[in-house]
Amino acid sequence: MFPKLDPILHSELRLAVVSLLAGVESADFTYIKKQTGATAGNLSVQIEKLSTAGYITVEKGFKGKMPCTTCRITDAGLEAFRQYVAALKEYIS
Amino acid sequence: MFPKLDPILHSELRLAVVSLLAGVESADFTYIKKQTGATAGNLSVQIEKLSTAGYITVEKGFKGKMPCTTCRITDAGLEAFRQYVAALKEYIS
DNA sequence: TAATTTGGTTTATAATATAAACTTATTTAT
DNA sequence: ATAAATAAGTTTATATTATAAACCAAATTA
Repeated sequence: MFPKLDPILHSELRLAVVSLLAGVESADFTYIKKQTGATAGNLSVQIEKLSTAGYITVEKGFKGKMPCTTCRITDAGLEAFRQYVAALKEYIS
Repeated sequence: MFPKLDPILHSELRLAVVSLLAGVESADFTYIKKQTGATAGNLSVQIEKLSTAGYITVEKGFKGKMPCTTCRITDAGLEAFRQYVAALKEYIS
């Protein structure tokens, strides 16, 4: 009746990050930070978790001389997000 | 952009309980336990939290000689649920 | 060259979720 | 009548999480 909710996605900040990444080709750390209003520390930890789960890829490079971390959602991440949304609908409808 | 999600409701089991109660006049502990598949301990704790938050009322009585705990959603609980669902939609749409 | 800002990471702490253990009373079996 | 099993929970302990605070290195500005 109430399907299990993926604990990786059932987190306010991680859900926001994945939701954001689902709509764009890629986004860098600073942009995600601004859009979500998260602190850098929290965001760093949650991005690491999403990456470990295989839901996003993280690429460290430079924009000019400044370090720049670029995130992208993976196919697995998109699929997990899709399933999470479907499961959630059982709860809220 | 990403509204804050009510932490009382952003919990798998509490959300299931409130979702269930939103659709019925009342439900007792045992019934909720069966429908959600939760352990009694976990359910007891989460029901207490929902009650403390004013989202549900808890009435202890007897059904025959057996103790029976009956739960009901409050107006505040319904409103919080409604708002939570609205906020969530910003994340998943 | 000193102070500040940028772009993060690591570490510590507080809150949460969850299950395991326990309690009290009832019902069923012997 | 008494022992064992079940019902209906609660309390307590533990493991996981979320979050912020502290930190670091490099670049920019004063």
